[in-house]
Amino acid sequence: MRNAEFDREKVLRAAMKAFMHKGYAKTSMQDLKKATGLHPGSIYCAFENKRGLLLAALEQYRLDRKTEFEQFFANSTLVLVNLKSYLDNVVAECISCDSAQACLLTKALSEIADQDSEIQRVISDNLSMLQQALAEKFEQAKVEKSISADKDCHHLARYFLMGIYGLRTFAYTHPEAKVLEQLAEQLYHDVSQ
Amino acid sequence: MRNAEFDREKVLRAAMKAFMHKGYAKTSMQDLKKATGLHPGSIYCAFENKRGLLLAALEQYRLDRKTEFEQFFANSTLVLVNLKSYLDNVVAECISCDSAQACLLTKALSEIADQDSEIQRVISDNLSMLQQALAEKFEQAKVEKSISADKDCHHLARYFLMGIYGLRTFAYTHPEAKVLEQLAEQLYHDVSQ
DNA sequence: CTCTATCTTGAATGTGCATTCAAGATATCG
DNA sequence: CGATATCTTGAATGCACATTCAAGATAGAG
Repeated sequence: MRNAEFDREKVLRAAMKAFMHKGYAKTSMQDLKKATGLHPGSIYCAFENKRGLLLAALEQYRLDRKTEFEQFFANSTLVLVNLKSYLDNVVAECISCDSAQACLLTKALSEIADQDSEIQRVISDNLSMLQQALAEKFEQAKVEKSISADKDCHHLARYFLMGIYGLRTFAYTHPEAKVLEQLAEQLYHDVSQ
Repeated sequence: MRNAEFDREKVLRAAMKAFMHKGYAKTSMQDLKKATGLHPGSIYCAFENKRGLLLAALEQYRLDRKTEFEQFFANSTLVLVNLKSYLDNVVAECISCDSAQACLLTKALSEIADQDSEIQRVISDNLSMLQQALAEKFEQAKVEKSISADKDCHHLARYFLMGIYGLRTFAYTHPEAKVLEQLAEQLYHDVSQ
């Protein structure tokens, strides 16, 4: 007889931001209330508890990143060129560092995966999907003759993803554009050569 | 008129392990008491507070890793060969994953650096020293004619370190020996070619 | 316009935590 | 062996937090 008033996606994106900024443990319900505009009771009603909110935020993150990823390849340019754009975007995120720009997945992974196997699985699946998507792009690059036919696309995808993880961690200590761009350049070179 | 009874290094290594395992926030004084064998009062007397214990543990970690690093190069083999051994050791650590084997530095970095600029600085300095040490090894490899003279050794060191960060994060989701070894192999190839 | 099912609100609850501190223990010195 | 400075102990303190819940508000049905 009455509908919820809040916009679920907006709430989840606000929660994401809060979790990325302070980490899961240090983000209090107070913080989440401020970030989402939802009172504790509403959060508990909609998401069961703080952990439930994180799980929902992780799922929204996955959807948002999937959309973002696909947009980078939604044109007729060579797939490798788009891949480089995608990588440049990661670097740009690292530089703009509110430090809230860290990847929610890796942040959550290092903080809580050890303690909570369900969250561990959700995050791992999430990252595996990205890896799979990358592998498909490399396959396409093979079809386009951008990379040689004897390459192992799954290996390339893993290496590329490893590079992105490393880039993000590196940016914590050296958020200088020039250095990060140089690293990204070499990473791109090493997967496309 | 009376000396402290505990072994400072042992206590710090126990604290390290605890912090690596659960993260800083989730490691309670209770946990630290269990891990170190020290009662709260003694911890506060020796290290001021929980944060002081982390800082002390970070310093001990730096010393331990420095020693470990130097041992890998304490022979007359070609420096690049030793570098590969060092990398293989990182992989081995990742595989043996108690999941307490994550690097204390990157774990602490992602958890608390944003919130505490002193700890941020300590960790950054710590990682910069490793980067510097790696750069010197690449310089030596140049002297040994293992790599070409026109390489930028600092860039190689940064790229190598980035790879190690990435490898460690990757291992959270894929702790399979074969995959990690393959990634390490390519990383080594890309910095030594 | 009324009634009711549902949503919103935020104060109250209980728990777990970092930190303190005073009493007890003990090594060292004279 | 006694005196004392220092260390050890762990219960007590107070605070911050996640979670609950009952009272208040409001949309929609009739």
